Amino acid sequence: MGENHKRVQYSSGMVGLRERKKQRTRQALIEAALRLFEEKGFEETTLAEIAARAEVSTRTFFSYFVSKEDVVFYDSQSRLDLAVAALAARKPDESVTDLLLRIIDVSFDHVLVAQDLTFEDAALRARLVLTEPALQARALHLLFDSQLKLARALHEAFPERLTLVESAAAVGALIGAVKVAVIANLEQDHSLEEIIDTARRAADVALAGLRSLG
Amino acid sequence: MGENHKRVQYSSGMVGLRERKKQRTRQALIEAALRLFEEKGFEETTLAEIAARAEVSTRTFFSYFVSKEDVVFYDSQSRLDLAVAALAARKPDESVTDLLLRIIDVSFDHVLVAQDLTFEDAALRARLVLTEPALQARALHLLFDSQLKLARALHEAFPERLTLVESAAAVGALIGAVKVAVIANLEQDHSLEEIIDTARRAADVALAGLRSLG
DNA sequence: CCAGAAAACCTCAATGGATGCAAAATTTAA
DNA sequence: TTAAATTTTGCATCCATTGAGGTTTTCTGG
Repeated sequence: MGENHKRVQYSSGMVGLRERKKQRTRQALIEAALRLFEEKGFEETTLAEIAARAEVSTRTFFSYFVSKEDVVFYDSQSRLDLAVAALAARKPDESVTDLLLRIIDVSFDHVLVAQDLTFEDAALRARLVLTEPALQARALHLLFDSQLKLARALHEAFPERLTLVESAAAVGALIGAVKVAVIANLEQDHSLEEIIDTARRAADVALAGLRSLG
Repeated sequence: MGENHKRVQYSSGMVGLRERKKQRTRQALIEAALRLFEEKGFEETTLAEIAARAEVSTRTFFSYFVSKEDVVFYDSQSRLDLAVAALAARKPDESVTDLLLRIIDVSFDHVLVAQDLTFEDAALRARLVLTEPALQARALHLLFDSQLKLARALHEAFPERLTLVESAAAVGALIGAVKVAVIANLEQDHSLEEIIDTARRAADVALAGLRSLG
C-alpha cells in the first residue's frame, strides 16, 4: 500500500475535502429533518432526532442552521439571488412592469424545476408551511426580507424612474397580491396549474396599477 | 364589624368581580412586560421577571397570553375588528377603492388616538417590532392573518363585484405596498406625519391598479 | 512525511420558554 | 353556609438554543 495519497493540488474553483464534507453534512441534516417532519410532524420532531439521523451531534446542527425552522428554508437565499440576478440582467428597453413580471415568472419556474436541490420537497414544504404556525411565521419573515431587498434592488436598477418608496410599493403590491390571493384560494384548488393561474390573475390586478409608474 | 358584605346583585351589563380581576391582571401583565422590554430589551427580559412585576405566578402568564411575543400585540384583535366593522358599515354607493382607503384611514386614526388602551406605547411597540426579530415575525404573521380575514370580508361585502381572488389581491396589494414602503423608508424619515405621507403615496400606487376593479 | 494552525465536531452544562397536572385559593350561585 | 365553577399556583418536564472547553480532521508550508 503505497502512494495513493498524493498531495492534492487545489486549482481555482476546486473545493477541498473539508468543503465537500460540509456540504454532505448540510445535506444530511436537511434530508433527515424533512423526512422526520414528514413522518411525525414538525413540532413532534426533536433536534436530537434530526441530529441522530444525520449522524452529528445536536450542537452541530446549530452551526449549519440558526433554528429548527430554518432547515425547511434551506434554499431561500439562492432564490432571492435568482430574483435579484433577473433584475440586474434587465434589458435596457424593458419596462418596470415587464421586469417585475419576469421576476415572478423566474420564481415560479424555480419552483417547477427545483434545480437547486433534490426531491419533490416543494410539495412537502408547502404542506408544512401551510400547516405549522412556526414555519408560517418564519416564511413570512423571510419573504418580507426578500421584498425589502428586492425593493432596494429595483430602486437601484431604475434610479431615475422610481423612488425608493415607489419601488417598495410596487414590490409590496405585487408580491402581497400574489401571496394573499394564492393562500386565500388554496383551500379550493389543488393542481399546480390552477395555483399558478391564480397567482397570475392576482399579479394582473396589482400590475394594472403599477403601469401608471411607467 | 357587621353587615358590610351584602350580596352583590348583578344587573345586565354588569361584570362580576371575577371578570374585573381578570382584566386587571391582564393589564398588569401588559404593563409589566412593556416596561421591562423598554428597560432591558425583549430578549433580556424573562417571563419570571414579568410575572413577578405583575405579581402573579409565571404559570399564570400563559393563561393570558400564548407566548412572550403575544403581550406586545395585545390589541391586534380589536384592531382587526375595527377594520372589519368599517368594511361592514359601507355605504351602498361606496366604491371598492373608496372603501379600502377608508379602512386604511381608520387604521391610521386608531394608531393616532389609541383609544383602546393607554400610553404612548405605540412608539415603544414600533421600536420593539423594528428591533426584535421575534416580534417582527409575530407581527408579520398577525398581519397576514388579518389580511386573509379582510379579504374574505371584502369578498362577502361585494359578492357580485369581486371574486375571492380579486379581493385577496386587492387587500394584499394595498397592505403589501403600504407595509413595504413604510419599512423601507423608515430609516430616513422620523415624524409621524412623514410616515403617514409615505403610506398614502404607497397606497396610491397600489390603488391606481385596483380602480380597474370598479 | 511532519509539525503547527485552522476548522469542524463533540460533550457537558445551563438558561429559559412552554405545557401538563393536581392541589389550593377565590368567586359565584343556590 | 355550602357546593360548584373558575383561577391561580407550584411543581415536574420537555425541548430549543447557547456557551465553554477539549478532541479530531483537514490544510499548509516546510
